[in-house]
Amino acid sequence: MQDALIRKLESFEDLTDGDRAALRALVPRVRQVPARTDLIEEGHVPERIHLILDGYACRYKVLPDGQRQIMAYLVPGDFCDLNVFILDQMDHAIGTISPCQVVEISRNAIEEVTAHYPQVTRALWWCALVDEAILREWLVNIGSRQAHQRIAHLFCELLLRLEAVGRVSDNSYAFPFTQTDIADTMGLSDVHVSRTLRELRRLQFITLKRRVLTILDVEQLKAYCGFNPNYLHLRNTRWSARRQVPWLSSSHGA
Amino acid sequence: MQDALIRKLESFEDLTDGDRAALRALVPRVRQVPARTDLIEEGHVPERIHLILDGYACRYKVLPDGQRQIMAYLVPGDFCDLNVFILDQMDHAIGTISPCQVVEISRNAIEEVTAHYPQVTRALWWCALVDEAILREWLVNIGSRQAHQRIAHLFCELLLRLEAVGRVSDNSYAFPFTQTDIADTMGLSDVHVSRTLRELRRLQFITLKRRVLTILDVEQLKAYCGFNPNYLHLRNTRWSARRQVPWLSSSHGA
DNA sequence: CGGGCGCTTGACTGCCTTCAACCCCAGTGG
DNA sequence: CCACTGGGGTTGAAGGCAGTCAAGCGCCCG
Repeated sequence: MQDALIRKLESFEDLTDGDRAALRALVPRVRQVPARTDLIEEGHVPERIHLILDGYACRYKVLPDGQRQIMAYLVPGDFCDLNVFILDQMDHAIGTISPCQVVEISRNAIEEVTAHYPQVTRALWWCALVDEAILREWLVNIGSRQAHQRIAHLFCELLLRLEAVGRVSDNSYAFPFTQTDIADTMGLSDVHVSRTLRELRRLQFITLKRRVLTILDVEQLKAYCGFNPNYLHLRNTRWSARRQVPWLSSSHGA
Repeated sequence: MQDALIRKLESFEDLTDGDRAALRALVPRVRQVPARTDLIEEGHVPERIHLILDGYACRYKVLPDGQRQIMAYLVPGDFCDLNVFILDQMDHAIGTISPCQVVEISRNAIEEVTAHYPQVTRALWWCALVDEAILREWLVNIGSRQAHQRIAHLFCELLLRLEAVGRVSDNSYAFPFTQTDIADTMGLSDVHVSRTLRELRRLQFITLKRRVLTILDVEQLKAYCGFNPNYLHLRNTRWSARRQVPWLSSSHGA
């Protein structure tokens, strides 16, 4: 259960037993945080690095007019603020969606590990780069896709990210987000999210009951929203990323 | 002219003469790239790191239906692919907007410098984190603001970023982007961009002639789109970021 | 001088928002 | 046991912001 981070890093590269032991030693005490609670506020200067062990959280900003924009979902194995070492203060807030298990890791502990385990350093850097790649894909999502595809794309992404940390079974995963959360993520109104979900259910793509999301036909849903997993840079999706190159130049065929 | 990178890094922290000399030594040969040319293609594995010395470029993806989404503007002093060290392949492309001076720096050269100049290492890391912060703000921009404010916000951001590398005079800067570029950036149609720009001109916020943008009243434009520069993490904007905290809790006043 | 690209304008359409009412259900307290 | 309450979700009607289509203009450049 606590090995979400290790599982995630191993979806990038192999770790030695020593690497794994070093990562486990990072976790001194686990803090239980209730749902709908800020872990870090905008303008704050965090002293320690926060890591989600279990539960869901999100990055968000609130505009002067009260509008909230969610910019990232944080799932088990995700860091909240690896940037602590450099930046002066948080330019956004982080809040929990569901109850979360969170650990706080001191700068020193991280520096200690990275100094002795280069594989781990690479893997942490990989985390930061994948976070950025996800951000870019979200920009594409909001900027270029319609509401239906936008939400379908989110469901596909969460499926893969949660699979990488062992939180998926039978194409189902916990989905504690409200429709208002989705709306604030996708730049839509909650009313429209409701209608869109109804449509996705009607098309037999998903079921969403009691905060559990089930994707009924993964390949069909991916095709529906044009999902290309290459931006997640997972080992087991690299081949499929290459396989998908042809459809970029599909006009050549036939 | 070639010191865009150094000027930019110094907007984050002071560099010693040694730091500056090491950075200048990084630049072996400058390549001139015409406008509207790909520097790096999606799926490619770049061997060297690309740095923009002069001109404008952008990160973008093209969806299967031909829709292009621009995810970042690269201005003098910006790196294209600091991630070379980690990721397997590019998940997006980078193309020039205007003619560009570009240098390619080998992995070894960067590793050499970062090994000996810790300040430089910090500064490069800062670059990566600011790029990510800009991406988050763009997500807010597309997700939460209307067309007018979106475009105004872009103009404000470019003003500050270009100021940091000495490319602004009298609140004017080079603006080689077409309206179609802006449209693909903002998730709008080019027709609507045209109408929006007309409105921004009518409101006396900007003039845009012969590819030169002039902001007529910076403070008014910032207020119009709710621009908060804290996400750029520039030294000389930190105070103003703190000054702006009050409007987050403006409901307390009066 | 022709051609093409970038830009503009008008008319029409449509995706999505807003407003408002209502339902369902879990938690709470009398 | 049941009334109360509030958050989350659903539905309908009306309207607006922005997209699409199409035509035309101005200008650079071969």
